Amino acid sequence: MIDFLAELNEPQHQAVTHENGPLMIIAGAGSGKTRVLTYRIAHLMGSGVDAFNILSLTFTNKAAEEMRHRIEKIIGSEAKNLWMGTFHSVFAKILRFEGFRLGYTSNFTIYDTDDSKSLLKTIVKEFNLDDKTYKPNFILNRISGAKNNLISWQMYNENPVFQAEDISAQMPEIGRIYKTYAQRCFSANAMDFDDLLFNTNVLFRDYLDVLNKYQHKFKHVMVDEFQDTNISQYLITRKLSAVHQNICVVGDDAQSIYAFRGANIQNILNFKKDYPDLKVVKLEQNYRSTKNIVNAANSLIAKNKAQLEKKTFSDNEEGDRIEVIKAHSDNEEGKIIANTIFESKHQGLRNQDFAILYRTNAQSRAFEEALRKLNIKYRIIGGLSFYQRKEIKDLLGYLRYTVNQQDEEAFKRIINLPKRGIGDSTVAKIVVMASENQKSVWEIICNIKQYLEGRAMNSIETFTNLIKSYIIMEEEGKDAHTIAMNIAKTTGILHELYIDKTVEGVARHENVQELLNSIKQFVDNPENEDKTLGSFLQTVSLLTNADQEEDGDPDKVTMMTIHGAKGLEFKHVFVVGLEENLFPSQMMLRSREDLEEERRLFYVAITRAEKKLTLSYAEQRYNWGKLNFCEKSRFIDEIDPAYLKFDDRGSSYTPKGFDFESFGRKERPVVTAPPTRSQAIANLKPVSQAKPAPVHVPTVDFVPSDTKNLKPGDKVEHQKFGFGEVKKLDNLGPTAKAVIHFDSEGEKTLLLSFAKLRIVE
DNA sequence: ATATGATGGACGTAG
DNA sequence: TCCATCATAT
Repeated sequence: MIDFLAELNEPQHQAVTHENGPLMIIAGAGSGKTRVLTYRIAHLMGSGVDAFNILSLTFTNKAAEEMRHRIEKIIGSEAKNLWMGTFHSVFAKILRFEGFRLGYTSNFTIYDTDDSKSLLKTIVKEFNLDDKTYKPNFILNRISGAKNNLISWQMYNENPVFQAEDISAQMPEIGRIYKTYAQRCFSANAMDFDDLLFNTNVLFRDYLDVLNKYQHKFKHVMVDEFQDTNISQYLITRKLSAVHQNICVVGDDAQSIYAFRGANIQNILNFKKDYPDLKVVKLEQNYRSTKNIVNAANSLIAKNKAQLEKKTFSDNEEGDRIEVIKAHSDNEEGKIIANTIFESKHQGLRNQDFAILYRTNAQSRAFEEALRKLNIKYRIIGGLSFYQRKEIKDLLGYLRYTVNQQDEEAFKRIINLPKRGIGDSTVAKIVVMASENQKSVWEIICNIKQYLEGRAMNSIETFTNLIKSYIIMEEEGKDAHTIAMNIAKTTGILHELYIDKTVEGVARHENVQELLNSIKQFVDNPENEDKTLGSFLQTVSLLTNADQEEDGDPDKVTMMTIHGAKGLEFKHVFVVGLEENLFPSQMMLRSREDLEEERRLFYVAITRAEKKLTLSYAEQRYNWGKLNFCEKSRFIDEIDPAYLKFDDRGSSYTPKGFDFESFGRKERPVVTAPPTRSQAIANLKPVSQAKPAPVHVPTVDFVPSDTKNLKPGDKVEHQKFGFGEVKKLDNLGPTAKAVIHFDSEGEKTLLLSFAKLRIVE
């Protein structure tokens, strides 16, 4: 079984076969890191280490699953017993077992960022502080930063340095907010993302028997993407490996891009100090990219001061030079790149060989539009994920509350959803009652008639009875899917979306169905032993962006932020939006360290490419409806020009394969010099054969028609949206709705009792 | 209690 | 541009 070692180069071989004692693998981009990690685990198991004695921490759950399958192929089904996953998911699992020592039950809730922010908002309101000064985002970052450095609310409030910082930021009350926030989370039996790591540290600090148990369990600890761990994570691994000293960290200081969430590059730079017998292996040969790409990346990263010494090189072919495209506007950048992909498909490349990488999620829009126009399939990783959609969070809110009635964020979300006549004032009264009587909200609403009266009381009883019926199902041991299906039906969530025939309503209904399907899959998956709601929720709340489900068609262009592209590779990569102030991002640039992190981010982007790399920037970009003029990013100039090829197609470029007639319709005006000849030709519209369309002029004295007898096919004029055609009508009567396709605005659903419509002819 | 339209402010990466 | 919040009407 050792024959897989034959394919390895010398340093890879060393890394794989090093069995005992601390090991640091400095793995340059494309150096076969995943293969080394996989083989190393396989090798350890081959030499007699039991799978359940190995802990391997990865950056995404997907990466863990892939690695597990690869090891399974080499070693066999024994690989199922490996402990693998992200820091958050592995230690959430441990806290489910051990958290009772800290006062949590095994089905504690995990608060996501939205829950945390909403809780902070409530606290700011309760303290009567100005919510324009005390922004939840800022406070959360502050608290998160503290937790990642293992600073509890007690320590925070005792330390005058933090107070001073908060006072100079005009927010002296942050310490008090931190305290209340922590206490509220605790009484809600909830942990936020940072608590999962913070509490693991507390657990290992205060319960030596627990620490001891896991120290002996995990004879080997491995950490991937070590450059992106924070202090809290680092200390966990250090404690766990203190007995056996078998810690293996893999990382690349040149790819450290998560300082903003507490990652500490010093972890990797100073690792040697903590482990004097450390063995260091450097993987410097890049098997992924062409010589040109590797050399270009090296010339860029050389500008950074803070780094470990390493020389990455490639023995691959020379490859094309890196193309730099100057586009006129953000939309044109989209067009040019979509068209380049369109044309390259004839050269044997498929959609899945392309990736478009950008600095911020908001930049995806122009590319989506352009790709859609050319019928090129794409997928977007990140952005607003499935689990952040309102309808999904609503149903999940019910699931959460069924599992944990102390979960106040879930309570607030679902108490009046679907609308059951329990308004804000009633909820406020309940919350006051709860704190006055030192009881939980759940205890109050279970006996609501003892505490309050009014017309909402019956609705509240109906609500508690619903929840109680779900709790009973949960206690009877029904699986997650059975309960979720029951909830979706009996609450009326499904029905409400079913009768909503607007475009959005149908999409939401489908989303809820999809959530139910995924719960079904979770329950049916033989690898999941625990099929309870609680188990499902834990899994779901720790999904990473990269864990998004695929719809079965892999042949799609991938679009994502550079952060999301970590660890991935594509034949042809486009790095877009290379404009000063966007990338490097304006607000990042407060110190040299910040600039260096942005530069590493660019380095990561470049090194995703195997064969071809294209960089682009736009001279004009719209931001929140405002036009900005942009300059080329300094990062382009930092690459040795010997590896670059400039292409100033700019606005004179006329891509093939475009339907300009339909493309030009919703296009934004380009504020610039008169169009060039070729552009003017491209923009010419064919002379229409039909009679000229009527012109819509928005007026104040618009006289609407009676729309009682409106029927599909009618042509109408709307005061604001202009001319359109009625597509569909439903719910005749006072709530009658019409789906109308407007010439300039596209499809809209209007409530007929409000819409000001004139029937044309 | 709820539905609608007007207004004003955001500005970023992720578990 | 898009979203959350507020004021107003039902």
